[in-house]
Amino acid sequence: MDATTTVSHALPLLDAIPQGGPDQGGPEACCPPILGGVLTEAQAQQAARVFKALADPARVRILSIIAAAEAQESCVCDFTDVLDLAQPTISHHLKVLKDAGLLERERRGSWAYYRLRPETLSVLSLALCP
Amino acid sequence: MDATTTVSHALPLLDAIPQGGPDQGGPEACCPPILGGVLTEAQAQQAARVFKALADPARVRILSIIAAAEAQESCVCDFTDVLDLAQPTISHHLKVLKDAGLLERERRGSWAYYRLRPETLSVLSLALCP
DNA sequence: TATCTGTATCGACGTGCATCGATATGCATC
DNA sequence: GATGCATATCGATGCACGTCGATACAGATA
Repeated sequence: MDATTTVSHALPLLDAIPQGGPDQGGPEACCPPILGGVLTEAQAQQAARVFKALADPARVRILSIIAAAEAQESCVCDFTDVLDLAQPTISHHLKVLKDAGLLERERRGSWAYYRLRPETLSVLSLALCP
Repeated sequence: MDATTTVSHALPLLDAIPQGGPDQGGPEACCPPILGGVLTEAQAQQAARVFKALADPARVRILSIIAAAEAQESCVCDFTDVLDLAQPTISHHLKVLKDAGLLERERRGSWAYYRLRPETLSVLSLALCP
């Protein structure tokens, strides 16, 4: 909803965290964000928002299911079998993951296919590198 | 509480996630866990437990404060100034982080010093590597 | 247009969690 | 032992969130 910066394709974490200012520059710099300096309240809030999306077993499994799919994508019906949750609940979890920038959605016909967003996962991964 | 395996120094995530079975073996293997296969319910629960510990702005800031400290450790009083939360609340957050395996505690006199546990952070970081 | 299927939204319910004041514990000093 | 300080635990409160049934929406087919 809020376009704080000009970049950030619905990737709040990217501008939430000081992950590579002009003083960084290294292409393979491994340890930018959370452990790279005291975060402000706002930065911590946006980082926590992404982690909150991961803070549910169903959502973690959803990510693993997509990653394990050979086409790197899954439709909603693929989750209902494994997760034994009601369809509205799964749809809710998918929305949470999408809003956090962890998933992207593509409609093909009546089906909705979800894919991982590797950029967000990379940022998160780097954010925790000690 | 539950000693599921014989290893795991209070690091639930380590045995929560299939992060390097005998078929892995690479010393710099980058992408083992969450995105390396469909997680079971139990694995997802333990992974989500660690992410839940990170799903609060105050706790994220606590980690960043410790990481930014020159001695790589901070006592409780260091947080009370920055976070403007009551002391019991901060103590609660520290307990959550410690129980998740993200922090370790050492008492020196009347003070309690908290340090990061890089092992857990590494496992988490690798767990998200796409 | 009517109908069917897959997916998303709505509204409500119950649980979990962040927060804080009051209080307890641990440690040092007197 | 008594006092003082730093930290941890307890109990209560208010809000956020996971869950699901009912329902709405979107796309395909006839």
